[in-house]
Amino acid sequence: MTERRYRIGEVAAQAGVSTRTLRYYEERGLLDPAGHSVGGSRRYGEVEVARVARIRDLQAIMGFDLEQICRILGIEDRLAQLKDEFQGDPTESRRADIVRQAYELYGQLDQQIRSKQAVLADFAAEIEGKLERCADFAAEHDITLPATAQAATSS
Amino acid sequence: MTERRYRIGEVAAQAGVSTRTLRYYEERGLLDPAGHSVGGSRRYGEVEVARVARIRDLQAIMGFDLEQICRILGIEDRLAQLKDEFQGDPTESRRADIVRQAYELYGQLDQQIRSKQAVLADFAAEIEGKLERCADFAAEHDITLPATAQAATSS
DNA sequence: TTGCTCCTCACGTCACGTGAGGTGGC
DNA sequence: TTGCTCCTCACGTCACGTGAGGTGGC
Repeated sequence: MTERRYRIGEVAAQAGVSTRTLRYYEERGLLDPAGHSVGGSRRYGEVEVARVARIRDLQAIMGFDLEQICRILGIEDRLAQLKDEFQGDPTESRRADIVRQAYELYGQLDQQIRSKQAVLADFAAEIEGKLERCADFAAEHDITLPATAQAATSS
Repeated sequence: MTERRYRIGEVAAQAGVSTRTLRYYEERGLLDPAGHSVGGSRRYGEVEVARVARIRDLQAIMGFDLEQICRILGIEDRLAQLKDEFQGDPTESRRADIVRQAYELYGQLDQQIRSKQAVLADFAAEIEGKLERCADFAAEHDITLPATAQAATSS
């Protein structure tokens, strides 16, 4: 039972990116195909598909550039390797180092997420205030407003 | 009592952007200085300072490109003009149009903010899960972890 | 008059988009 | 064999960064 392989177009479609983007990630050292066909076209596995999604999250949600993402993935890769099996890294201190690095990384990410959530909440309050003021203005001046998605949410 | 004027460097520092960025916004038609000195250097007022902050919010928080931001600011400008005074726009139907457009805009923004909040919440849960798994692994293998900002938050 | 800030080109960069021209695989 | 997908250049674009060389204002 060999693992299912995907062509670059399939991976791109799943992630909602272009094939050019996946080739660019490869060029920048963020994503290597699991293998190649005889003719030379790229073949990806589930691991790579998940990796693309992770890259997009770190880019779109957190706003990191590809170099920062490369460093983050490096730490996560070493952690995954450590968790999968104890092979490789020999010394106890080396092992502890990797776990500490990953713990610190996730702690930092968590802090940045919290601050993003705070900024978004402020922005949401601002926009909702403006929505209300629009509605007030419309009521005062006898303007009928269209139904918003807002209304659909509360139905 | 004339309004306080700011030089480009002051505005840039307040907004946390470069002077190049402000000149680029001008080039793209997003931000005009309130005036110029005799020698030709740009002078901005409070309105422009606020506008830069708004552009940055729409860029950094919502991820819009400058063309979308230009459209959003256009709607907001017309709405502000309408609210300040009833001068200008003559017909009632025109007035109603502007308010409806703004209401729809804010409704859309609100929806996009909500979906961003949902994605961020998912991502936060994922990262917090990883933090916990790191802590569990460390406990099992007698690895002492450093204090995180996490700890500082709960103190 | 001395600095710091401003000015306008203009080329560089990052993360891709978009053809051009050719080969691969069900 | 016919399409659709893949391949590698290579130039274009967006939102700026970064000097180069020169003028402005407290």
